[in-house]
Amino acid sequence: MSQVETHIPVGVIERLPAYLNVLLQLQTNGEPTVSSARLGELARVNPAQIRRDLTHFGSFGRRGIGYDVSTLIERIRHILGSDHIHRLALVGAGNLGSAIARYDGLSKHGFIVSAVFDSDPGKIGGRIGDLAVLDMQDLERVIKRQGIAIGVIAVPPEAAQDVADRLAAAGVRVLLNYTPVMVRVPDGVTLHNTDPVQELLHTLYYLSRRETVAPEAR
Amino acid sequence: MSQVETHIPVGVIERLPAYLNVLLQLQTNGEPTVSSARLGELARVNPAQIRRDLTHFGSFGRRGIGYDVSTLIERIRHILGSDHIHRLALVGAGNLGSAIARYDGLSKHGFIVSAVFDSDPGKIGGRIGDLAVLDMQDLERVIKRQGIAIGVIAVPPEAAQDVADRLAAAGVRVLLNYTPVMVRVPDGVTLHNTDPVQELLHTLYYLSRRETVAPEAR
DNA sequence: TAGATTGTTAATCGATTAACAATC
DNA sequence: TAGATTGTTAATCGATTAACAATC
Repeated sequence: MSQVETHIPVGVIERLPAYLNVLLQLQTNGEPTVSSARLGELARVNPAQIRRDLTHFGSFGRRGIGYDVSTLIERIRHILGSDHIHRLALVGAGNLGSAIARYDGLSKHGFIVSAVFDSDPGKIGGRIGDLAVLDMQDLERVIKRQGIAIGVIAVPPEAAQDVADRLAAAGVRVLLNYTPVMVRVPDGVTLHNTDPVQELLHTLYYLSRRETVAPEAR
Repeated sequence: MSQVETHIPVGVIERLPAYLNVLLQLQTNGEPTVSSARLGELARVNPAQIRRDLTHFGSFGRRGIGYDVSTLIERIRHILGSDHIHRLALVGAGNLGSAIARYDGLSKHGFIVSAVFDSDPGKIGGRIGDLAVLDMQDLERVIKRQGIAIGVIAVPPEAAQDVADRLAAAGVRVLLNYTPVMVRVPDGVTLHNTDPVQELLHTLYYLSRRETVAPEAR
């Protein structure tokens, strides 16, 4: 019965943001409740799996009725930790960095780009939106002062490992790496790699094989 | 024995680009061969799994020796289909679109951004790198004429489904969706979603839980 | 030959799904 | 009460890993 477990499968955690995403849409549409069947249809996940996933954290539904949309949103936000604000440090003020800094989807989930760094003197002192681009030299100081726990690496590949090292040393606990480099991080730091090209490559496989139906992404 | 199978697990396909990535680094370093043990260390994958993965496509190694780096690169490229050139259509010439269009990691794997579209009259006719930004109205015509099979959606969320529909109708077979919207695509079209915020959200989970070691991403 | 390392089988492990009693 | 839908068990399915004979 609804006891919170210690170890939760990674797959479960990866699906929660997808559920949240769909739930937020339902909330916008003014739907008060949702069944696992409907939620599964929208998120393209088996309904049984949704129910199973949720039981890892408790029991949030009502038999015969379904799930209260707002309550489930709150619960998932609480589980993920997106029920409070998180400051982000963005390293690299190039095209990608700018795109991330300006992306307004972040604020909806409590993410605030709190500092942007670059090592290019031509960029330092400039602005991205209403943030000043700071000198890489100040990285450790600013991150510690602001208590930033999340770092985004959007620099050229050759600088990636060094940036990762410095972010981790400065106390950042979660790293999002947008370079193709397999950076090493110390224990206790969570690394997530997002290389658009690697994603293109694996998708490419299905291009030459007509029979295969698209395996759906998270 | 080394017979090519019909169905290959998705996980296998997702790991191939990671192997390729490491192999290319090894090649740059001038290493002629690599063992599954070393490859596994670099790609953070169990060596047995690498060998198992590869047997889905044949047997490419030499017992006692390991894998010839160049040969394995060729093989994986052939499997993925990245041994020839692929033209990309990029829809959305905003920050993200610009970042993708200018990303030089694409060409290394044979990807060429062949056309950029936007619906904003202020952007149409402008340039991103050496590409002219085209009017969305010309999307179908240009894609058909150029035989483009891959589309990248980098538009505001509200336009995502419409863009996906039009790309698919124009004959695009692989879609990379950078919006948080769960777009629907017809059978035979492979969809890959990459929402940076969803990735941040799931990574966030590990931020509040000190014990957990980072589960490695592809 | 001895040492290394693959290809492949078999064992393990974990995740997904179907089924259904509980209950709204 | 009848219908709907959850929470949860048990069955299935598939993926990972260990082990080892084959072989370079």
